[in-house]
Amino acid sequence: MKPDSQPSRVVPVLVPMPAERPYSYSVPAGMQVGPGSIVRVPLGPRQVAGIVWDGDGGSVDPKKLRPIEEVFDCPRVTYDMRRFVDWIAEYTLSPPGMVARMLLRAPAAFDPEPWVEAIERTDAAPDRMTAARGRVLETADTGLAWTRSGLAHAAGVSSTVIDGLKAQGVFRDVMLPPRPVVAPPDPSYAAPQLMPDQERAAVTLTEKVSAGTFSVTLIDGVTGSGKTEVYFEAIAAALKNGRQVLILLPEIALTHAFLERFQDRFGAKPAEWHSDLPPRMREKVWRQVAEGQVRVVAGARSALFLPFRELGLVVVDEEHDPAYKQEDRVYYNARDMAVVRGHIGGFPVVLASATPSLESRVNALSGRYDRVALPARFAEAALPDLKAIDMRRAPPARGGFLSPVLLDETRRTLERGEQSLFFLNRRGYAPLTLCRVCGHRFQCPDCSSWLVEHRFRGQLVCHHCGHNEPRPEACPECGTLDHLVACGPGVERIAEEAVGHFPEARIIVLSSDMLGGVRRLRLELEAISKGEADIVIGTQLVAKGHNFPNMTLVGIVDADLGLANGDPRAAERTFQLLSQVTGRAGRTGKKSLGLLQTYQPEHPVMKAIVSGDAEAFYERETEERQRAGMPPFGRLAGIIVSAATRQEAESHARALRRAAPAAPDIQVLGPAEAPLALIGGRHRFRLLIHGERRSDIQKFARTLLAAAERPRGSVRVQVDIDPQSFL
DNA sequence: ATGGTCGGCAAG
DNA sequence: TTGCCGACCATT
Repeated sequence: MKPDSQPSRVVPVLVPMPAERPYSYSVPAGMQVGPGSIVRVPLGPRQVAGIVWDGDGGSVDPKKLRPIEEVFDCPRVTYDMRRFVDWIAEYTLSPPGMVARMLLRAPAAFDPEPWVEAIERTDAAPDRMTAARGRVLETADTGLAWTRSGLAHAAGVSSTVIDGLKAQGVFRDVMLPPRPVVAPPDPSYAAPQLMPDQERAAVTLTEKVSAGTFSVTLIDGVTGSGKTEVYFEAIAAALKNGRQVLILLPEIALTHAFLERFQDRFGAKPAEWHSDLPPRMREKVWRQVAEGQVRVVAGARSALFLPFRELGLVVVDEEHDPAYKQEDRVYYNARDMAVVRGHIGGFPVVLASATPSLESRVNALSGRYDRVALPARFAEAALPDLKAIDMRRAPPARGGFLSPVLLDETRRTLERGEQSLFFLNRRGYAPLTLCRVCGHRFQCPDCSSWLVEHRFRGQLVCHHCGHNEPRPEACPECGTLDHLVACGPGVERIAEEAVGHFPEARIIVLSSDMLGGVRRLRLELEAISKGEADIVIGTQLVAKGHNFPNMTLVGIVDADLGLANGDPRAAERTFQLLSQVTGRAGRTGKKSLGLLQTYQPEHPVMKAIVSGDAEAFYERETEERQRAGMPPFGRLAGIIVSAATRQEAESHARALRRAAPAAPDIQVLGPAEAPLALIGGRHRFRLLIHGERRSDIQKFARTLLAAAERPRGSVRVQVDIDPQSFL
């Protein structure tokens, strides 16, 4: 008899809470569990789903042991996936249970999907024919089995007609297996005509897929060079080899347009995975991925934690996108974790971007990654003509922000019946409000950054923490009425200015805080594509995914925005963002124009954008970073403790210093302080400890965490990801 | 007295 | 992370 079947076996179970190690549970006699089994266990007063982990049950007070309640009828979490969880926990200094939690996010999926009640035709004929019955029978013959209401609907009759026929034995009940969420993709559905460069790139990738070993390849090609078609070929190869495929996209790029494009190539859509997938669908997708029915998933970063059983390729599109960084609970960069997943699973990973991150480019140049470049000569005609507007020479009218040069071009574009885009990466009306009498500036009480006026909502809003208050009439400091002034532009204010210049034009403002949420946004985007707007004024979110076929002018309202915030990645980020936004124009081959309003036309970023010479920019930026020891070369890794308020952050800093007097500098960083952006985009107060090497930081972090009691509550401890040496 | 909110704590 | 408990405060 194997030890497995002894009556009171004890196994480790990873439960979804911040415990450092798996908990031990006893296995009731006769219960079949092994590493990877998903089980229901009692945890304190509640029942949770956990994963049976590797190793033995450890030593716990036998009196504490409680039995596993149930083993779900569900494929086991694979060995690779378990190693992946352990690896991420170790690397990010997160409790493994919290990593496991990311994988257990679809509770209802642990039970098999129920079969569907349906009816099918028998040989019997109805006693008498009616028009309605005729339609039902005719419709029914076009398929094998139907749901009662589905058939009624398709035949255009009430479901009582069906009931009548069923009573006569014309239909009988059957149970159908659950419907697949998507049809299987066909790798040879519509093999594309590739240009020679694309062909070469595609061959390189498909060879890597066929080799079936770990590799990382960066596909680097300007907007419109056909990267997507190329990696689709890699996907086709993986599918032919019987492997599943994951395409990671920044959430916002997961558009209808992308899914359609996939469908055009493979004859079916990929399964989608993102945060606002309806719960029902979430569960179906999770289950069908686990069972191998779903072959391709296009998903946001959390899709990395889907229980693939035969994953053979991960594609990370727009690999440079900062949205790949998860910044709560477990901090990770999905791009890097995708590489780790490939390493563990022994399969290729493809990183794609028109504007690669510096670290991926460095990894490619150093030979750690492979690189495939698409020079995209054939698409050059479609690239917009790009010019910088020197705002010192062509300043806007007093009180305005749009240069006459941009306004002129807009007028011309309107006259041609084409669309213009004004891009400004700032929500709201004005980023700062002050009192003209006493100079009072409106600040967030919680995080001391300026409050942004949202005129449409009549509020002052903190963009860091979400604090908001109604916009007062009088200054809270000196009490003077009607002397508050808005300083600087946001998209709402640009819209106001545009309306003043072009009262006849149809103007749409797009920003993430738009009333009506994602649905409304989707509708607006569609309306724009259909030509129902003349001028679009938008933030970040116009940069991604969507194609506006008639958009021939892109005006960057403030190209310098984001350059001066002290972030070591500022130039890189600005370059990436501006490339993407200007790439929105000219997708149709029509002559198009991109204008950058800037006060520093000599800045390397502006020069790179205008000349199209990305390589020179990257080279320069790389050298500069290396010289300064900035990421991805130097002092990047650190422990971060983030807190909601400054006081809180300060008190944690004191506690940590007390606990570990040998600690290197612990800085408290607020929203305004520069190096924050090293870690990510969403600013809260953080404590940062710099180090030269990740491993040192990690070792130090452990000592610190052991010495101090682990900060609780609103506080998180994490190590940022050193983008170079994580394997 | 009653009810609501909040901080601390334990969970196998 | 979640749920529970006891402490504390404010109101019925």
